[in-house]
Amino acid sequence: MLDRDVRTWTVLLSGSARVGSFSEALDCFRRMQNECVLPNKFTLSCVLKCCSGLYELRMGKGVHGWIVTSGIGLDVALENSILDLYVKCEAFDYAKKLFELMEDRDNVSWNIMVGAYLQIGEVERSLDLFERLPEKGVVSWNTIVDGLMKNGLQGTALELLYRMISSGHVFNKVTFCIAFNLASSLSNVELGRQIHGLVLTFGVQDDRFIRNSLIDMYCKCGEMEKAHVLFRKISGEFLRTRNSKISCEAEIVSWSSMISGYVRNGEYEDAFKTFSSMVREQVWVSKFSLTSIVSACANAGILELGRQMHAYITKVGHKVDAHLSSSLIDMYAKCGSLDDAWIIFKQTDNPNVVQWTSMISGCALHGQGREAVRLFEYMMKKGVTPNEVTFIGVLTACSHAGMLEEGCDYFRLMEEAYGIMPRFEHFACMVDLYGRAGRLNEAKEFIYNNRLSHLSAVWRSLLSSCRLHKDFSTAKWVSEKLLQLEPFESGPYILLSNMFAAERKWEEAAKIRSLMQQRGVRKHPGQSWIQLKDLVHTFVAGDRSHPQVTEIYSYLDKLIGRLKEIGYSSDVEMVMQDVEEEQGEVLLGHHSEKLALVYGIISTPCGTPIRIMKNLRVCTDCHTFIKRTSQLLGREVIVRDIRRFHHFKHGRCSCGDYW
DNA sequence: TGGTTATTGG
Repeated sequence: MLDRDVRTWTVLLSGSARVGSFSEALDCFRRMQNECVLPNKFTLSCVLKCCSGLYELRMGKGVHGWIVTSGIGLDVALENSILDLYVKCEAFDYAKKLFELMEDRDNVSWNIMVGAYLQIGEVERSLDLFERLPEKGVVSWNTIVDGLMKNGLQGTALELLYRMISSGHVFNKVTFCIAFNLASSLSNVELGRQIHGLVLTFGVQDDRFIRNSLIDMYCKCGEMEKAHVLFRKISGEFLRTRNSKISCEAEIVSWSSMISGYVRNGEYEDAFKTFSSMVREQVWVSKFSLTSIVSACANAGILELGRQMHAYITKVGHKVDAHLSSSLIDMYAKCGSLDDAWIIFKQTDNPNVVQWTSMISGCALHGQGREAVRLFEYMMKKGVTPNEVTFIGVLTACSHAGMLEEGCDYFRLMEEAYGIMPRFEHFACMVDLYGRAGRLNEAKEFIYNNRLSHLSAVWRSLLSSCRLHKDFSTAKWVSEKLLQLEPFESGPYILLSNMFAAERKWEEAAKIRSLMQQRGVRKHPGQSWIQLKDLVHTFVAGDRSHPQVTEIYSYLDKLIGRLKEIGYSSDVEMVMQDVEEEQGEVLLGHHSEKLALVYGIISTPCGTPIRIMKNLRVCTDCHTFIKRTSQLLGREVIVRDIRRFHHFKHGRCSCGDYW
């Protein structure tokens, strides 16, 4: 078959390119050259497209050079293909030069450059270019709106979208996708609904891209029911068209969107259910879905399921990429197994900023502040630029480890060296840092100096510090502030009334309680849960609903008795904490974490570590109780509360009683 | 030439 002509080759080559087999297409091209068959312009534009798809800059440059010397003649279309290749391969200098040298530039050339400047964050230049565009087509508008959004300029993007409409440009399918994205990144479900209306008016509701963008928009705006209705509507159609590759791809995307939507909205149960249906219906489980589901395991704190998902990733044959590895690191850390997080982290070749941040935050979560800081320093030495999330991790680490000076240094470094403006979360970390270190006045000053006094979260943090350092009067002052700021949160009421009670000011205590009742404020129920085999057992304070209730309580009583023999006594400091509500004296010793702990002890063999999750902070009494139990029974107990991990071993806790 | 799903923190 030596006499294949250029047309035969081109059919072969473009066929491979069309189905995305770029390497095969380029192989074809090489064989064609070996056989000394001269390519035509169409062949060349296909080849260039494949090069940019594979980020094959070197080969692309070679082809460019060959075109120039071969005398085949450059036309605008071919030059645009080269321009696009340079932009996709991030060879912006080449792209700029080529654009300057081009004799004929059409709309496409301009659009590519507008997109190029947006890609490298030179927004002003791209806007300038856009305004100078001789003729603005739909693609130009789409490019600028999309690029502005990706540069975080949602407001400007929206303005341009409105300008596009008012100047009489008609949306195409791509515009709809971009507009839905814009609505979700603005969390503007009303805008989303309006665009949904337009989709129906235009009759493009069956386009797969548009449908998926629509579902995704509702997911990201928190409207899961609406998303689910749309999803159900189309899933039947997917079943009928399973034989088409395009349909399969679209279906995979829509499942991923639903799963990530449930996870994003904290509806883990639904996320797991959707994932199971996806497997049952034999839909290809993509990395996207797995990343989300691993993150669900992380947040729900279900280590065993997380492990199963990790095994599943391997079984399906997915390579653990940057997204998967960072969510796995995060999952193991949040589920209490920092060792496993380290294993994944160490397997990573060149960790990116997210992977570093996951590991740093993981150390912080487990109270290993020094380790977190060491990692952070090492990361910077490696030339990886930290982002705002990394700093949240580092500041939290400093705060939990009582590293005041280091924390202050990093807070300065953030803005001075990296130009990251502190956000609310960073300020909150600082208040926590000062407070935990016992600098309550400095914390207060920090709040006022940075105009944070309207934010209840920073006062809540200060309140915890008052408790930690037993500063009764400041605590009372802060509680009153909180009571004004969030009159419908139960915490401050309970704290205040407890504090009055401790001072034996019964009338005032009762007044606060009745005010709380009048306003209809309800306390968040404290919950603890423990996973044994495949079951998650959940407990609330004084819970009597568990089938083994008698056994649990009788063991608990026995345990309390034995602990008292070695010096344990109920801690009275808990009046200064926002913990579970107690109603009677009997309940005092029956906080949910104690019940979960006892259930763990009686259900597992001696020596097995016990892992407990809790939706509030551990109270001082329970903390002491668990410490003593770990000593008495020689059991390791790992508790994840709402803020961090506590590793109890030999009568001590990893938090050093500083939490 | 442009468009859909994922990770750290909220």
